Amino acid sequence: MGESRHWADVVSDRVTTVKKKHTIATGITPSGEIHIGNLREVLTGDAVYRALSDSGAEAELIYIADTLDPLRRVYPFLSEDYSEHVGKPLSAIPCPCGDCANYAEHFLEPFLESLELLDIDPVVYRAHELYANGDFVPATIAALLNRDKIASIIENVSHREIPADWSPFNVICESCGRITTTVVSGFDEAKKTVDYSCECGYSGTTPLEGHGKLTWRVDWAARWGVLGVTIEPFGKDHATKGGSYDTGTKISGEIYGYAPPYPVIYEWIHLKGKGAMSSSTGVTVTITDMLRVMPPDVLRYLIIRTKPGKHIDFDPSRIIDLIDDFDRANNRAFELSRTKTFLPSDIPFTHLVTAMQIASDPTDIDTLHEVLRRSGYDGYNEESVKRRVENARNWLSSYAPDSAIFEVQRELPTATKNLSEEQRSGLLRIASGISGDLAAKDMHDLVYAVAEEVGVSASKMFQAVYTTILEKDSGPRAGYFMASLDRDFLLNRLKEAGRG
RNA sequence: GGGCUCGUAGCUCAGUCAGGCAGAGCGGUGGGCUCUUAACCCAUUCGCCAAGGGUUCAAAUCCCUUCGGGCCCGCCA
Repeated sequence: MGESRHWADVVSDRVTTVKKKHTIATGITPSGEIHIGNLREVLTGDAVYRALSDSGAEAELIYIADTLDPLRRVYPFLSEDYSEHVGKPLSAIPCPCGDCANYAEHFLEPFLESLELLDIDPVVYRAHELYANGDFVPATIAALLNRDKIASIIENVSHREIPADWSPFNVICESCGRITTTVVSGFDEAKKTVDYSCECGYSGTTPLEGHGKLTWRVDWAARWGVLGVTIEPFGKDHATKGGSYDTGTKISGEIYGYAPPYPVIYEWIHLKGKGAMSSSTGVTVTITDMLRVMPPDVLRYLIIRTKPGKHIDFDPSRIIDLIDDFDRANNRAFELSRTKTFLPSDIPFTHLVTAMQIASDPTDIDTLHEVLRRSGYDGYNEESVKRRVENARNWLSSYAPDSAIFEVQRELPTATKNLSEEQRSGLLRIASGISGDLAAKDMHDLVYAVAEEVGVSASKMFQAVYTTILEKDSGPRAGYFMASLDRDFLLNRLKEAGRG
């Protein structure tokens, strides 16, 4: 058995045996908020990109925003006004917030910002710009000339029926602005124009350039040749037999004389207990949400550590474990996950989550420092802690399970009324046993010792401590926990509860 | 109906392409002063590799069949 290699390196090995220069293409339709399921596409590409670069190959990562795709319907997050825009290209629809250049940009901008944080730096293309520049004109003419051949490829490979008036080119109606309601009736190769009519009643002749796009299956194949794509990650929906990769392969080979890119097929990300993420079902966790609760490196790690072919079951309540896992990791996935801004953490995230909740004033970093100092952490990286405190706070307020949440009670919890005589006297003994510089571990041992002295089980004694301070039956490891509390507060509270 | 993918320790998964002694992390367990109670350190347990068959000197790995999970084939990644 050889060393286990990371999947991205395996892909890199494979493709570099053929050639050393590669363009990895990724792309997403910005029709709604871009979630971490979408992110897998780009991150998969980025992992391959880094693997290639590390191997000394020449690699380029590109990202194409499908801005010419039509708005399919009025999504739940849109106002009813958008019904008039259904069928128009995303780049030609007003922005929902009114501040962005158009609808597509509204979702694209935050996504591109996230990419920067994630240290992913692709060459970004927007489909409507590529088409407006005329980059796709030759490919469009070739497609129109080979209309029948393409139609039969699609029919044979995908077994779907192609309507008699089908055209590989979708025109944007100059009157109503829709791309889904037009029918091409002819074209002029020399003038580079098409004739069309629209359901809205309009008909006319328009230049190819900037007035439409190739249909998806043809567009994809054309894109490979136009942009020189050699590697492309795509979702399993396109990978199915007779799907768009199959037709694309045939179209690219027979019409454009270009070999299809090496495919990297990836699976969906599921949200624990809720199924696959999808903007249309509303089951989503956005990239922005994730970057609030974890460092970008960890978000990369979540996706990169798993082979593309396996679905990822993502459970936000266990992000705490994910982060600890990342901090302990020392493998290739970890290497591929680090960003420029990576900072190692000197304090386990789990402990930070505990310490934060102990700190009397979570908004004041000094109180946290005091807690950390009392629990034996000194000389850590300030910046790293600062960032993670932010993550921990957000995680606690959005995703943390109840078992991870506690609050040091300002007043004596009423539940202490139910403590037994033995528990009470135990609490008093603990209070008097705590003196001077008693170490955390000794405080912990003290609980056991006292339990024995007063004749209750250790379990009962611990519960008494937690009830007294947290009004819960369990909590962070008791001695260490008590040691990190303000000493006067602790002693007063123990005595108070002990006296009953 | 067609196709894909996964099934390996309690959990999350490497390892399967290129057959060569079954692995890691977490958890659990034990210890770290007489000690079940979320943070530290040390040690350690754990497997009919989903099932059956085949090929082979040799199979988690290749081939066939079965079972089970998750999907894709309506331009959702």
